[in-house]
Amino acid sequence: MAASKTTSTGKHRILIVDDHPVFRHGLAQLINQENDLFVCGEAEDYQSALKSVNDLKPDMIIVDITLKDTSGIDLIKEIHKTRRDLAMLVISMHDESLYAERALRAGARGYIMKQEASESVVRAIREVRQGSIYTSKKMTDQIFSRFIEGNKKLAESPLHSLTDRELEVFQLIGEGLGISEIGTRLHLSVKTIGTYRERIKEKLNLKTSTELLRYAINWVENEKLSDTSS
Amino acid sequence: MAASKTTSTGKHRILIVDDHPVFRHGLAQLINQENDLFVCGEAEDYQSALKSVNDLKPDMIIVDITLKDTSGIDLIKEIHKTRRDLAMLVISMHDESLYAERALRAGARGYIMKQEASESVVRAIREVRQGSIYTSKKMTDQIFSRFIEGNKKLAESPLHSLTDRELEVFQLIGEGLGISEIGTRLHLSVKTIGTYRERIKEKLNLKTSTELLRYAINWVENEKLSDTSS
DNA sequence: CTTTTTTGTCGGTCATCGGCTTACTTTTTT
DNA sequence: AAAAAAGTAAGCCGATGACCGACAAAAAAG
Repeated sequence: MAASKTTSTGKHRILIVDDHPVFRHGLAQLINQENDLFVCGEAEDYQSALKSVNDLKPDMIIVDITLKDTSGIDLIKEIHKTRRDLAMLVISMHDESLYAERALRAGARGYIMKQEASESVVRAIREVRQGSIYTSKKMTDQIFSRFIEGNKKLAESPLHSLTDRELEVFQLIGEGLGISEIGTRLHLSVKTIGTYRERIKEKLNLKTSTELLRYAINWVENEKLSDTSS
Repeated sequence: MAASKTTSTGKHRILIVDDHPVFRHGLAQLINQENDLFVCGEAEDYQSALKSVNDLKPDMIIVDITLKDTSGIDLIKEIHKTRRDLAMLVISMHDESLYAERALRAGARGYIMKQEASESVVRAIREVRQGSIYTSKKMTDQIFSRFIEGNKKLAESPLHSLTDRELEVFQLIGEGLGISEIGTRLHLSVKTIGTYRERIKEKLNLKTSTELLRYAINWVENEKLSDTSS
């Protein structure tokens, strides 16, 4: 066995954290069908998840990012503090473009959507199990191109690449201001703001302005405190 | 598994419509475990769902309200036109208060959330099978009290005032789709989407489209939380 | 079983915006 | 001093936004 932690059965022990019982059941079924994987437990909220991690000592944990009480991201962060080696795979119904990066930064090693076929889910589990990072092709490309563009580390927020003005505009966009309002606010031409927006889009690898708006709004809502600019 | 032919086993034939393979698997498993129920087919989008209804002639259909392409509500409406007798149960991850009523009006006979325990799901299936209407206690109470009081102004989220179509558009806006993309998705003219957006803006008391976009994006982010305004 | 209201569906117009490109000053960096 | 990056802005053209009206079908009211 090339596995890290050998259990009595020799199987890879997996803990499922998701607040949808039927989904948990389906996932467990899927996993237990494999002869080297084994679901050692299930949890449906933050607290019981932490407890299960301690009690059951799983080799891997699969977690949904939208739990009942807290965000799965918080759970991942918390677990990552103490168990930096524990492999975590996020399985979510949300569009990855907004959450995958955060999940990875929080400590997860993979992100897959619930829409994916069962086989893909199993493949993701295996990838993560072996220490690889798993994300969809789209996400992978996005992250790579950003990585190549500069000497930025994955751990850094992409916002670090923005210039002062760009960041300023980014924040105002996130506050919901229209482009002309921003122009007025900063005493700049509308065209200038347009240029900044274009550059921001390029730096963050976002295709459309709406995507940028989503990204910005999201950032303003959640990460203002933790995700600093330089 | 078993070939889905006309099983004259006398079991209740159920069609599952959901765009999450793993969830479908779990639900099917759950249903087939019962000795009087039987999953005769699965579908993951509007078109194949309609096709399956015609081909497989199920006795009941369980449908998620958020499919890939269209809203499950539309699907229910469509099926209800031709098969008024077909029992339909909605199983959704969304907050029922916003969707349950719409689903029932559209022709469904039950609404249950994915958060519910497996046993509850089975119970709901049986209820609906026997001709009863199934909703959670909370929903039932809400509907009753509204029925008794006559008026329907009960500290509702302003989103309740949106029509089905409007809500659909609202959600897609919140997912970051552009107005033409929405048009394509719903097979409607761009102008129609524009009209809906205007009406939504009016109902939610929003002045600009950017405000609406912001509102919608934020709402989509916290699907399960209740919102308040005005 | 009509009448009225709501919902769903489009079209037109005009000003603005979005996406893409080019360009010219200041600062920084090298 | 030369080169690179940052700040500023204009032009073009197709797409979008805002506001208008319109009409058939469905639902509610009477």
